[in-house]
Amino acid sequence: MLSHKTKYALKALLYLAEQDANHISKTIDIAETANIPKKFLEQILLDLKRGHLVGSKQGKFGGYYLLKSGNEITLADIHRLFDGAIALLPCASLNFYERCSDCVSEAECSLRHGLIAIREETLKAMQGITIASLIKK
Amino acid sequence: MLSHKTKYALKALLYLAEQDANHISKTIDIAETANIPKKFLEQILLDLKRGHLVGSKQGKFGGYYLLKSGNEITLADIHRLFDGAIALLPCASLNFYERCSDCVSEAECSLRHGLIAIREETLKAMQGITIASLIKK
DNA sequence: TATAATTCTACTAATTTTATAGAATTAATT
DNA sequence: AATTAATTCTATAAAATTAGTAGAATTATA
Repeated sequence: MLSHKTKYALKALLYLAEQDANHISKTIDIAETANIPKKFLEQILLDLKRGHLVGSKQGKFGGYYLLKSGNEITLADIHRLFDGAIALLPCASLNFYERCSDCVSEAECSLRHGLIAIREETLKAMQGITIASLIKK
Repeated sequence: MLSHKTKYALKALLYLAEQDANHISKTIDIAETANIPKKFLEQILLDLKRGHLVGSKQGKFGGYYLLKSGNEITLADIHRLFDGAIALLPCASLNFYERCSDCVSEAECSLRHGLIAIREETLKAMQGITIASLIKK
């Protein structure tokens, strides 16, 4: 499941992608049209900024805008930025690898092998979904 | 990500599937070989029982055994039993459908359509992984 | 200088997850 | 009948994560 944070991030990115080029969107406008608590959205937009997906302009008439084009931003990127690993267990993850504390022998763990296969499938699927692909539907 | 509960459930099922037919396994034996907190495992086995995946025998020399064969138990089944929906949002779920509280128009939600596609992919993958398929690796 | 936006840090509240405790029940053996 | 050893049940507690809020500081425009 996606956290609310990830869902809100996706909705915010979709909002930004739907604006005219060079348009700068205010947090309050995104919050109101996408139905996201404003203060919560502020944090999310900051995270997106730290992730180099959006840029911002401060001060009066400031706001946020996309740094990348919609087809360069995949569901996998956003998931990793907010919810972390795509894999079902850390031991099967590419970017968030961690050994299980209860693991007896990772090499022989039959569960892990299956979960690596799953991760490969879902990663491929999630990389196929972009902000742009979601809009043109 | 799978919760510990789901991971433990899978490990317990793998343990049971590796036993001889008609063998009855004690909780303590599963807990020790699979490195699962015993009291936690008790609850998990009860849940598996309520899900009709395992049977139990009470009293001395009692314990647990599989009710279904290993290739009838899929990763999708266990995920749904313990972690719920396969889909990334409730509004894209088959078995755990729920409308998003922040949803403006579900029919026009571009996010939802993409997540339904993802769910179809991951569900297919997760149904391909069975307890039996994990063992014969 | 006034205004209106982002930025930053800290905190709080709610929820979910991960267990743990202990008594009750059941059944086989002695 | 008593003992032993297992599951079953209900309740609770501790820890971690998620979701959301508050308010002051900063920045830039007019």
